[in-house]
Amino acid sequence: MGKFLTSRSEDYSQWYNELVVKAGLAEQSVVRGCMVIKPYGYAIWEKIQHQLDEMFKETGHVNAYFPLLIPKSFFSREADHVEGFAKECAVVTHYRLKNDPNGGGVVVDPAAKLEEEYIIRPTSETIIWNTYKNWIQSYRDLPILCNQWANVMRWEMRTRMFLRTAEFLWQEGHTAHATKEEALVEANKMVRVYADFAQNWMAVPVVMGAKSESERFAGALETYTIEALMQDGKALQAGTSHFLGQNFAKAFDVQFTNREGKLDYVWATSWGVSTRLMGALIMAHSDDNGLVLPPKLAPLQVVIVPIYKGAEGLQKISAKVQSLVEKLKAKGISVKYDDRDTQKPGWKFADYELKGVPVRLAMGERDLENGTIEVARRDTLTKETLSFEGIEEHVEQLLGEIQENIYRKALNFRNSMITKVDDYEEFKKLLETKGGFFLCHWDGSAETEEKIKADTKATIRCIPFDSPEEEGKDMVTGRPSHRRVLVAKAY
RNA sequence: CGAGAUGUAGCGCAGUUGGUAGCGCGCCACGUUCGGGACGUGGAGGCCGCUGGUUCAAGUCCAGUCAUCUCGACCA
Repeated sequence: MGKFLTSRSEDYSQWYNELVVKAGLAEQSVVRGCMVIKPYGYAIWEKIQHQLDEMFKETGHVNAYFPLLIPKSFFSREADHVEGFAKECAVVTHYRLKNDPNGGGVVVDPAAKLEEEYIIRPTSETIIWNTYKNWIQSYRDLPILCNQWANVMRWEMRTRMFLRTAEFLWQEGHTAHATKEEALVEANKMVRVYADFAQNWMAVPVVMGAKSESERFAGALETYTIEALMQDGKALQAGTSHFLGQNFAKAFDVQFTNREGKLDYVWATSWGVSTRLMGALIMAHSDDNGLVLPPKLAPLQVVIVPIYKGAEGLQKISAKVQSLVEKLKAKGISVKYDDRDTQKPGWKFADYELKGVPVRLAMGERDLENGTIEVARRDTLTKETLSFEGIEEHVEQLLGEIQENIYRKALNFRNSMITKVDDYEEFKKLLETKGGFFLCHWDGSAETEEKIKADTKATIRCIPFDSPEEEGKDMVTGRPSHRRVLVAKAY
């Protein structure tokens, strides 16, 4: 089998970049820090979008859209929020261009300077809360459960396709509630929706938990996260859900009359996942032959490749294959019969492997004679020749099996990369030699967290929801701890 | 913004002490091929990042400038 990619073990970053480009997912744009998501990459994103949308609607949410530009003054309202976001933003200062009096091009018209600058949204809390203020007067107006699919921009210093780009696509849910309890339930519910999606659709196992105070979202009282582990042993924060308390309501003066007839500030949550999920999908499953897509999210689940000599040969195969295409489509399976005569079978095999198509069927003259078809699965790279009759049943079942197998494989890997450690020196050593997730005792102080980060670049990814009560000693300070937290180097 | 590196064909790169602009992949045509990225022959494709300087002569030397990448600070 030919290798067209750098090996994962040689240089993980280079392998990742090559894969993204060669699989036709995305490429670097001429615009600094931005990428072009190509049709194949976007098709996967659409599948992700579609499924998440279903799940949001099942949990009572509706979609809306808010402006891209946010008045600068909005960012001064919430002190913590401005601390976290005001810095690396793109700013709109003018509204008109004019022809350059000295040359052929255009220049910014200095006369068109804006009175108040606009910020290109790095996230929409501020504009949304400014709007919600007008929507909410009474407890009868609550809850508000809106989601927005949008692009946002953060002027990141260093970028990586899908994982960190200056502009990225995401969804952001913003909810308003009458009580603290209800908001907490919402924030909890949504992180579980994300975990459900990651595991059952993306086939990526995740650890759910709460962020430590210093890792929290700017302006949040509580941040819940799902943390996935990539094949190079680094963690990836794949989704977050925030309990915002009354911070934004107070900053934007969103008050309502409650059941008792008293004025109160509303309780808020926000939650989001981004095109970073694509990065997670790529880095969780792919091998040296390319992408491996879970069938549930593969834009193309089955490809059929004819192997033939001459036009009559192709015609005979096409006639036979046509019925199979219909049967698979009738089962709701997305299938493509690739009868292009511009590429050879070997080339197509390699290309569909690179693109991660879960099942490949190959039909040649030999199969025509024997009444068989070759079935190859992407996850194991194995193939077998089976009877053509009833093959659609087998394919349908195989897709389910591949979905499960990919998850099981990722889960086994992830579990093998969780290490319980109690000694700081041992932790530092294993972090370098093995990597992955570490379960450690932590005294809960920001100083200890900071020291770990400064010493090793590893951070506390979360305090897992399912971490059992357990007495122990902080591995750095020796002070008492009541449960273990998840520590790792992260993207 | 600190430290380092790189800009030459669509992509990846070579180009020595200055002397006719090169290689691999890809692309186009024709032929043989077609069960794992085929092979042969021919062909197209260049402001050598940009500006200035030295020189008979600059991809090469000098100065400036712009851009990109890697490592920090920042991060879904």
